Amino acid sequence: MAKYLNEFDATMQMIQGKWKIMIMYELAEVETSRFGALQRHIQDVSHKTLANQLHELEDDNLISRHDFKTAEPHVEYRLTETGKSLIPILDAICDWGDTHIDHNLMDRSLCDE
Amino acid sequence: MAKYLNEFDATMQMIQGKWKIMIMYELAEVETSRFGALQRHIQDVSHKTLANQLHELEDDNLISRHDFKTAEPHVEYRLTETGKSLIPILDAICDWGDTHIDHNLMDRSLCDE
DNA sequence: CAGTATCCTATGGGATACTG
DNA sequence: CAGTATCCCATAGGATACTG
Repeated sequence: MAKYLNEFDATMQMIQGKWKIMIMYELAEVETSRFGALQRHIQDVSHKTLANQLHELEDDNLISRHDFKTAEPHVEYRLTETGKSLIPILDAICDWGDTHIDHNLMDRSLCDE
Repeated sequence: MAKYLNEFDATMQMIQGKWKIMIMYELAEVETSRFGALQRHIQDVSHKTLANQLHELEDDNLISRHDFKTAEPHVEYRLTETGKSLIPILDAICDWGDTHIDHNLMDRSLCDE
Protein backbone atom coordinates (compact mmCIF):
# COMPACT_ATOMS: atom_id res chain seq x y z
CA MET A 1 0.00 0.00 0.00
CA ALA A 2 0.93 3.65 0.07
CA LYS A 3 2.52 3.24 -3.33
CA TYR A 4 0.89 6.32 -4.74
CA LEU A 5 2.51 8.93 -2.56
CA ASN A 6 3.91 10.71 -5.60
CA GLU A 7 0.42 10.87 -7.03
CA PHE A 8 -0.85 12.14 -3.72
CA ASP A 9 1.73 14.90 -3.66
CA ALA A 10 1.09 15.79 -7.28
CA THR A 11 -2.66 15.95 -6.72
CA MET A 12 -2.21 17.97 -3.55
CA GLN A 13 -0.03 20.42 -5.45
CA MET A 14 -2.92 20.89 -7.83
CA ILE A 15 -5.62 21.55 -5.26
CA GLN A 16 -3.49 23.44 -2.76
CA GLY A 17 -3.68 27.14 -3.25
CA LYS A 18 -5.91 29.38 -1.26
CA TRP A 19 -8.49 30.03 -3.98
CA LYS A 20 -8.21 27.13 -6.39
CA ILE A 21 -11.22 25.22 -5.19
CA MET A 22 -13.34 28.37 -5.30
CA ILE A 23 -12.23 28.98 -8.86
CA MET A 24 -13.06 25.41 -9.81
CA TYR A 25 -16.43 25.40 -8.06
CA GLU A 26 -17.28 28.70 -9.66
CA LEU A 27 -16.43 27.33 -13.10
CA ALA A 28 -18.30 24.12 -12.34
CA GLU A 29 -21.33 26.24 -11.64
CA VAL A 30 -21.25 28.86 -14.37
CA GLU A 31 -19.43 26.77 -17.00
CA THR A 32 -17.45 29.71 -18.31
CA SER A 33 -16.20 32.92 -16.77
CA ARG A 34 -13.76 35.78 -17.22
CA PHE A 35 -10.93 37.20 -15.16
CA GLY A 36 -12.91 40.17 -13.93
CA ALA A 37 -16.00 38.11 -13.19
CA LEU A 38 -13.98 35.61 -11.21
CA GLN A 39 -12.39 38.37 -9.22
CA ARG A 40 -15.80 39.84 -8.44
CA HIS A 41 -17.30 36.51 -7.40
CA ILE A 42 -14.34 35.33 -5.38
CA GLN A 43 -14.19 38.04 -2.77
CA ASP A 44 -10.83 38.92 -1.22
CA VAL A 45 -8.58 37.26 -3.76
CA SER A 46 -5.82 39.61 -4.82
CA HIS A 47 -5.28 40.42 -8.46
CA LYS A 48 -1.87 38.85 -8.62
CA THR A 49 -2.87 35.71 -6.76
CA LEU A 50 -5.90 35.11 -8.97
CA ALA A 51 -3.66 35.40 -12.02
CA ASN A 52 -1.17 32.98 -10.45
CA GLN A 53 -3.71 30.36 -9.53
CA LEU A 54 -5.40 30.55 -12.93
CA HIS A 55 -1.99 29.95 -14.47
CA GLU A 56 -1.29 26.96 -12.28
CA LEU A 57 -4.71 25.45 -12.89
CA GLU A 58 -4.16 25.90 -16.60
CA ASP A 59 -0.67 24.41 -16.44
CA ASP A 60 -2.15 21.44 -14.61
CA ASN A 61 -4.80 21.09 -17.30
CA LEU A 62 -7.64 21.57 -14.83
CA ILE A 63 -9.00 24.64 -16.60
CA SER A 64 -8.63 25.96 -20.12
CA ARG A 65 -8.12 29.51 -21.29
CA HIS A 66 -9.69 30.92 -24.43
CA ASP A 67 -8.42 34.22 -25.73
CA PHE A 68 -10.80 35.84 -28.19
CA LYS A 69 -8.15 38.27 -29.34
CA THR A 70 -10.63 41.01 -30.03
CA ALA A 71 -9.91 44.72 -29.84
CA GLU A 72 -11.44 44.78 -26.39
CA PRO A 73 -9.55 42.04 -24.49
CA HIS A 74 -11.81 39.06 -23.87
CA VAL A 75 -10.62 35.85 -22.24
CA GLU A 76 -12.76 33.01 -20.98
CA TYR A 77 -11.93 30.23 -18.58
CA ARG A 78 -13.67 26.90 -18.14
CA LEU A 79 -13.05 23.50 -16.61
CA THR A 80 -11.38 20.82 -18.67
CA GLU A 81 -12.63 17.24 -18.52
CA THR A 82 -9.76 16.51 -16.16
CA GLY A 83 -10.86 19.41 -14.03
CA LYS A 84 -14.43 18.14 -13.95
CA SER A 85 -13.23 14.72 -12.87
CA LEU A 86 -11.62 16.31 -9.85
CA ILE A 87 -14.85 17.84 -8.55
CA PRO A 88 -16.07 14.62 -6.85
CA ILE A 89 -12.77 14.44 -4.97
CA LEU A 90 -13.21 18.01 -3.79
CA ASP A 91 -16.77 17.19 -2.79
CA ALA A 92 -15.53 14.18 -0.84
CA ILE A 93 -13.06 16.36 1.03
CA CYS A 94 -15.82 18.86 1.85
CA ASP A 95 -18.19 16.10 2.94
CA TRP A 96 -15.61 14.45 5.16
CA GLY A 97 -14.97 17.77 6.88
CA ASP A 98 -18.68 18.33 7.23
CA THR A 99 -19.25 15.04 9.00
CA HIS A 100 -16.03 14.74 10.98
CA ILE A 101 -15.15 18.23 12.08
CA ASP A 102 -16.91 19.79 15.01
CA HIS A 103 -18.40 22.96 13.59
CA ASN A 104 -18.08 24.75 16.90
CA LEU A 105 -14.44 23.90 17.11
CA MET A 106 -13.52 24.63 13.54
CA ASP A 107 -11.02 27.17 14.75
CA ARG A 108 -8.18 26.45 12.38
CA SER A 109 -10.18 27.73 9.42
CA LEU A 110 -12.20 30.86 8.93
CA CYS A 111 -15.39 29.27 10.02
CA ASP A 112 -18.20 31.65 9.42
CA GLU A 113 -18.95 34.68 7.38
CA MET B 1 -23.33 23.88 -3.99
CA ALA B 2 -19.94 24.88 -2.73
CA LYS B 3 -21.42 25.45 0.68
CA TYR B 4 -18.71 23.44 2.41
CA LEU B 5 -15.71 25.55 1.59
CA ASN B 6 -14.94 26.01 5.25
CA GLU B 7 -14.96 22.27 5.66
CA PHE B 8 -12.74 21.95 2.63
CA ASP B 9 -10.23 24.37 4.08
CA ALA B 10 -10.35 22.72 7.47
CA THR B 11 -9.81 19.28 5.96
CA MET B 12 -7.02 20.57 3.76
CA GLN B 13 -5.34 22.07 6.80
CA MET B 14 -5.38 18.61 8.32
CA ILE B 15 -3.86 16.73 5.41
CA GLN B 16 -1.48 19.43 4.26
CA GLY B 17 1.96 19.02 5.71
CA LYS B 18 4.81 17.38 3.93
CA TRP B 19 4.81 14.13 5.91
CA LYS B 20 1.33 13.80 7.33
CA ILE B 21 0.03 11.32 4.84
CA MET B 22 3.12 9.17 5.27
CA ILE B 23 2.63 9.20 9.02
CA MET B 24 -1.00 8.24 8.63
CA TYR B 25 -0.33 5.52 6.08
CA GLU B 26 2.43 4.16 8.27
CA LEU B 27 0.10 4.03 11.26
CA ALA B 28 -2.67 2.53 9.13
CA GLU B 29 -0.25 -0.23 8.25
CA VAL B 30 1.49 -0.99 11.54
CA GLU B 31 -1.38 0.07 13.84
CA THR B 32 0.96 1.52 16.44
CA SER B 33 4.40 3.09 16.32
CA ARG B 34 6.83 5.23 18.26
CA PHE B 35 8.62 8.48 17.53
CA GLY B 36 11.94 6.85 16.74
CA ALA B 37 10.36 4.15 14.59
CA LEU B 38 8.41 6.71 12.60
CA GLN B 39 11.53 8.73 12.02
CA ARG B 40 13.36 5.65 10.79
CA HIS B 41 10.57 4.57 8.44
CA ILE B 42 9.84 8.02 7.08
CA GLN B 43 13.15 8.82 5.53
CA ASP B 44 14.25 12.44 5.31
CA VAL B 45 11.80 13.93 7.77
CA SER B 46 13.56 16.24 10.17
CA HIS B 47 13.28 15.71 13.89
CA LYS B 48 11.52 18.99 14.53
CA THR B 49 9.11 18.61 11.64
CA LEU B 50 8.11 15.10 12.65
CA ALA B 51 7.38 16.39 16.15
CA ASN B 52 5.37 19.28 14.73
CA GLN B 53 3.28 17.16 12.40
CA LEU B 54 2.58 14.58 15.09
CA HIS B 55 1.37 17.42 17.29
CA GLU B 56 -0.90 18.79 14.62
CA LEU B 57 -2.33 15.38 13.79
CA GLU B 58 -2.97 14.84 17.47
CA ASP B 59 -4.57 18.28 17.87
CA ASP B 60 -6.80 17.45 14.92
CA ASN B 61 -7.74 14.14 16.55
CA LEU B 62 -6.42 12.10 13.64
CA ILE B 63 -3.90 10.23 15.76
CA SER B 64 -3.67 9.55 19.46
CA ARG B 65 -0.63 9.64 21.71
CA HIS B 66 -0.09 7.20 24.56
CA ASP B 67 2.64 7.98 27.05
CA PHE B 68 3.60 4.96 29.12
CA LYS B 69 5.44 7.13 31.62
CA THR B 70 8.05 4.49 32.36
CA ALA B 71 11.60 5.17 33.46
CA GLU B 72 12.74 4.66 29.87
CA PRO B 73 10.55 7.07 27.86
CA HIS B 74 7.99 5.15 25.82
CA VAL B 75 5.32 6.83 23.72
CA GLU B 76 3.07 5.19 21.16
CA TYR B 77 1.05 6.74 18.37
CA ARG B 78 -1.91 5.26 16.54
CA LEU B 79 -4.76 6.37 14.31
CA THR B 80 -8.01 7.45 15.91
CA GLU B 81 -11.32 6.37 14.40
CA THR B 82 -11.53 9.81 12.83
CA GLY B 83 -8.07 9.27 11.41
CA LYS B 84 -9.06 5.92 9.98
CA SER B 85 -12.10 7.45 8.35
CA LEU B 86 -9.82 9.81 6.47
CA ILE B 87 -7.81 7.05 4.82
CA PRO B 88 -10.34 6.44 2.00
CA ILE B 89 -10.17 10.13 1.14
CA LEU B 90 -6.40 9.96 0.95
CA ASP B 91 -6.69 6.84 -1.20
CA ALA B 92 -9.13 8.65 -3.48
CA ILE B 93 -6.65 11.50 -3.90
CA CYS B 94 -3.87 9.03 -4.71
CA ASP B 95 -6.06 7.13 -7.15
CA TRP B 96 -7.19 10.27 -8.93
CA GLY B 97 -3.57 11.29 -9.39
CA ASP B 98 -2.71 7.82 -10.60
CA THR B 99 -5.35 7.87 -13.32
CA HIS B 100 -5.27 11.53 -14.32
CA ILE B 101 -1.66 12.61 -14.10
CA ASP B 102 0.77 11.73 -16.81
CA HIS B 103 3.49 9.80 -15.03
CA ASN B 104 6.14 10.98 -17.46
CA LEU B 105 5.18 14.57 -16.91
CA MET B 106 4.81 14.41 -13.16
CA ASP B 107 7.44 17.06 -12.84
CA ARG B 108 5.93 19.14 -10.06
CA SER B 109 6.43 16.33 -7.55
CA LEU B 110 9.43 14.17 -6.80
CA CYS B 111 8.33 11.42 -9.06
CA ASP B 112 10.63 8.50 -8.69
CA GLU B 113 12.99 7.11 -6.16
C1' DC C 1 -10.21 44.12 -19.60
C1' DA C 2 -6.48 41.07 -18.69
C1' DG C 3 -2.74 40.76 -17.37
C1' DT C 4 2.85 41.43 -15.48
C1' DA C 5 6.31 43.30 -12.16
C1' DT C 6 7.98 44.68 -7.61
C1' DC C 7 8.04 44.69 -2.82
C1' DC C 8 6.77 42.84 1.53
C1' DT C 9 5.37 39.54 5.24
C1' DA C 10 3.91 35.17 7.32
C1' DT C 11 4.48 30.41 7.44
C1' DG C 12 6.49 25.72 6.73
C1' DG C 13 10.11 23.09 7.17
C1' DG C 14 15.37 21.85 7.57
C1' DA C 15 19.70 21.70 10.66
C1' DT C 16 21.31 21.57 14.90
C1' DA C 17 21.84 21.73 19.89
C1' DC C 18 19.88 21.11 24.37
C1' DT C 19 16.73 18.61 28.18
C1' DG C 20 14.47 15.04 31.19
C1' DC D 1 14.02 7.73 23.83
C1' DA D 2 11.09 11.65 23.12
C1' DG D 3 10.93 15.63 22.88
C1' DT D 4 11.78 21.48 22.92
C1' DA D 5 14.34 25.67 21.37
C1' DT D 6 16.89 28.51 18.04
C1' DC D 7 18.31 29.93 13.71
C1' DC D 8 17.77 30.07 8.82
C1' DC D 9 15.76 29.85 4.19
C1' DA D 10 12.26 29.13 0.46
C1' DT D 11 7.72 29.77 -0.91
C1' DA D 12 2.72 31.56 -0.93
C1' DG D 13 0.16 35.24 -1.09
C1' DG D 14 -1.25 40.40 -0.30
C1' DA D 15 -0.77 45.47 -1.90
C1' DT D 16 0.17 48.19 -5.36
C1' DA D 17 1.68 50.15 -9.73
C1' DC D 18 2.39 49.61 -14.60
C1' DT D 19 1.24 47.79 -19.69
C1' DG D 20 -1.24 46.63 -24.11
